[in-house]
Amino acid sequence: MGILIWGFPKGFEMAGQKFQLGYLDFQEVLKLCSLYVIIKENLSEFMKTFYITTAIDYPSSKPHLGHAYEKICADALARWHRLLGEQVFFQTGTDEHGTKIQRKAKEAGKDPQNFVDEMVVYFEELCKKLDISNDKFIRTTSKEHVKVAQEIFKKLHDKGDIYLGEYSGWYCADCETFYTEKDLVDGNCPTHGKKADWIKEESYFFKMSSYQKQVLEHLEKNKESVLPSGRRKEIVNRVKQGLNDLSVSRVNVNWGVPVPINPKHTQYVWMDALLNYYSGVKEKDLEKFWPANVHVIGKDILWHHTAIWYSILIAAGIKLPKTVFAHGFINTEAGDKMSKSKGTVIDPIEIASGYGVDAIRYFLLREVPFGQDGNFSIEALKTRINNELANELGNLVNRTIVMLEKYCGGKIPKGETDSALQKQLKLDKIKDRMEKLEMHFALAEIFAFISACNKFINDKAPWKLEGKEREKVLYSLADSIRVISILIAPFMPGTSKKINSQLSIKDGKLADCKFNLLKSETKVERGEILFKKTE
RNA sequence: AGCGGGGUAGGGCAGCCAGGAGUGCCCGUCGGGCUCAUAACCCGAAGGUCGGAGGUUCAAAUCCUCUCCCCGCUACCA
Repeated sequence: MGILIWGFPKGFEMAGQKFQLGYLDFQEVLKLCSLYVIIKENLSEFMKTFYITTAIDYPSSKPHLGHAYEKICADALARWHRLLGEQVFFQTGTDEHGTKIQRKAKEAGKDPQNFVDEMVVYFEELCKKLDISNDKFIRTTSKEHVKVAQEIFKKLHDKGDIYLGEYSGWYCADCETFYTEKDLVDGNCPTHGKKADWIKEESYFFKMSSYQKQVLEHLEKNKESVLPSGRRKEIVNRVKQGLNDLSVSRVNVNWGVPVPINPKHTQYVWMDALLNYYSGVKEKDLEKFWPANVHVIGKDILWHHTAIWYSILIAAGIKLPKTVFAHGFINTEAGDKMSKSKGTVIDPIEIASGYGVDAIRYFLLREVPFGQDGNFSIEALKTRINNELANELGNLVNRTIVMLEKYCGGKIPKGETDSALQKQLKLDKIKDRMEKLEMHFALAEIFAFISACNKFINDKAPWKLEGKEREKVLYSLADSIRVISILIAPFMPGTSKKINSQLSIKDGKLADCKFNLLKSETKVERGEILFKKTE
């Protein structure tokens, strides 16, 4: 019995298996069947999409460490999912409308568009500097976004979910801004010190109150809708207290998306900004990415990303994102909020230039449990660089490469990776941690393996060994470093590349985190030291 | 006031949701080993009444109640 293979005159090769033209014997049919399974599995991985976003930044002033942190976290997740072989779309960007921008531009003597055009450069620069692998940088002033924002506004209006009403509040004519009662200082405008007026103006309202039940239901039913879990409980409690209708347009703000049905109004910034997640993939070939898998946001804007965003989406008949992840804040060494007036604001660009991009990425991802607040200090950063990056990881790579050069002529020897060492890599745990978005733990687990490798060297003392015994130890190490390089790639992409180039290998996928895949005879070349110590 | 987070060795943390000998990590201190390596690496030791008081339990850092400190948030502002 056999199967005739058509269309491959010279036979073909797949996944390392060779098939000749002609009839296949039973063995070969079995091989083909197993290949089919492999292809099918990989295909489903390949078809899997993963859409991740950061919140879009408000470019009223230059980016600080908090902006950097959010992008780094989202980037690591995006890279991890690419490593899994999924189709990833990663979006970040800027939220460029609103009174504050309008005012800042006026102060700078610029028109708002020029002002944001200049400011946005800093944010794009930040992405580059930090090795952020975003597929798109969206700007809410882009035509594409404005179009979608208006479409949704109109859709909700036509449906009857947006109605014309009256908005009232404390208004300062000089600022052309509304203030809440607590913003006022003795009833005066905080910036001008002049008396604020209680005025009423026309405004469109979104019937958010109608969606309370559905929003609540979604939050309660879907355990992963908001993470970490504590945040979900928090938001459930708040939603239970009730949703009010939301003012979604302003007549006194002209720097915004014009309300399509009434150009006297502009859309309220959140009615504009939130829609970026959807508008970003509202073009051909990208629509498959909706709904988003994760919105990575700061804990301060969780309300907007659940109550408001969910209501809008439900009203518009659009699927809800799977997870909104609220990360914490980076505070000062003393645990206080960074503040401009106290001069405690950290410039991420400066830190990255001074200590290295991967060092700052590693520090933030490892030091701060994802979802909680964390403290930043140069001291703590240095400690981690010197100990974990230089001594443990950098030195492991260095001592291994040096031994390969010294004892094996700069080539990977033949051998098999020590089975006891293999067991020290807890790949399932790492995967599990990443799945749960516990990146700090995933990193700890990866570094536990790095430690195991260092211990392995001490225990085996390859400098005392000879011949095959020594080769086996060195092969084990090189092979392990190859795996380590893959695993750290999402967190420290630059370092991973450096290691790979020393081993003369290509970037791997997570599927390559198996042992004994390193080919012997591969040339090994000592490169620059991965992490220099800082005093 | 309400809601939330935190109080664990000299310092910094994890562990708590799904209870099981104070279990772990980093820095620091002390002692030892190694010499391939970025004066790196490995092993060991000292050091804690897990903020306090009750309770549930065979068993509590972990669950419940009360209490004392510290820090945020209170939205329709960006």
